[in-house]
Amino acid sequence: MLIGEYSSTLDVKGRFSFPSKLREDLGESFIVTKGLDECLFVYSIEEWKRLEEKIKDLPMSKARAMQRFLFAAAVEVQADKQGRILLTQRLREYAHIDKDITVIGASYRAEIWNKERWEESCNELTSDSLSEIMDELGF
Amino acid sequence: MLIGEYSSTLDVKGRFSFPSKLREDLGESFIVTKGLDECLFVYSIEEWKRLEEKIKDLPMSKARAMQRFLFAAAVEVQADKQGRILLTQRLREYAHIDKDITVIGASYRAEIWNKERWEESCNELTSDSLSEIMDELGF
DNA sequence: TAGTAAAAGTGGGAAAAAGTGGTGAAAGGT
DNA sequence: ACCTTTCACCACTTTTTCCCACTTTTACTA
Repeated sequence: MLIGEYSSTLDVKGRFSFPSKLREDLGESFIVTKGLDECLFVYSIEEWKRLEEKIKDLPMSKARAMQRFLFAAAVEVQADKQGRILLTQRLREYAHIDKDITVIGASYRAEIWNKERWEESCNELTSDSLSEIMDELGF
Repeated sequence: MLIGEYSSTLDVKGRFSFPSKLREDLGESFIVTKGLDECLFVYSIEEWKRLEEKIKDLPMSKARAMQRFLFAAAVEVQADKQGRILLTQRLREYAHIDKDITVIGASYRAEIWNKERWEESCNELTSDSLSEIMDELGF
């Protein structure tokens, strides 16, 4: 289970240290691809395979678009001995990643965000909508 | 069943002793996350798993932001041999926790409060509104 | 009600883990 | 072959975690 919020910054070489708590769960190497809301999605290899299967079962018309979006952008990355990863320029651009980064756990996947964009997206959540959903969940 | 009200204070390292009565019920390690009214919610692992399942099943389109908020805010903590826990700076800021703390049991979860805020929030409860709710319950 | 033992709480230090900068080797292009 | 770019690893610093020893509180008994 991937949970938590972590900050990091790109170093001069474009690397950043990927949170060790998340690495524990994701494994030695993992898949990074374009996500919704201009962040990056990160999946463990096992979870990625599960996703592949699900997409296969979609009707062809929908599956095609999804396959192109997710698969074309996907990259397998492996952290170095110090726990850092290096993203392709394409992925960095997509997620507006230039300096400050927030990585979050989101249940079965992790997400990589431009820090400012993450904070904005958090602030958009009103406490009304929060308490509404929490009621629904019996939180 | 989590009940009772307990006080504690942060030490210089940002730790505080978590009430042993509550620890008995919550287990070895437990989940702390952002709650409503700017306090922190604490769940046992079992209780959290139950919530996790519910959150996962929320429709993706509506609840993406919510899922992110809830999972990103969650942290698994484990008390040290002395029964103390250490919260991330992020969680402490969210709950305005700087020195004096109140921890309360609230049935299936516990809550961590800034002491002053807890007391204020208690005083805000009028006996009118309480009796109204009790009527509703048929109490 | 005071004494005693056990449990809980507090402060601090030492070890381990994680994070950071930098250097050198390998690969790929010119 | 040489230069540039990419990548992996080493060494140092910082942060986090863990545990020991002491103090305080609580509970029980005489």
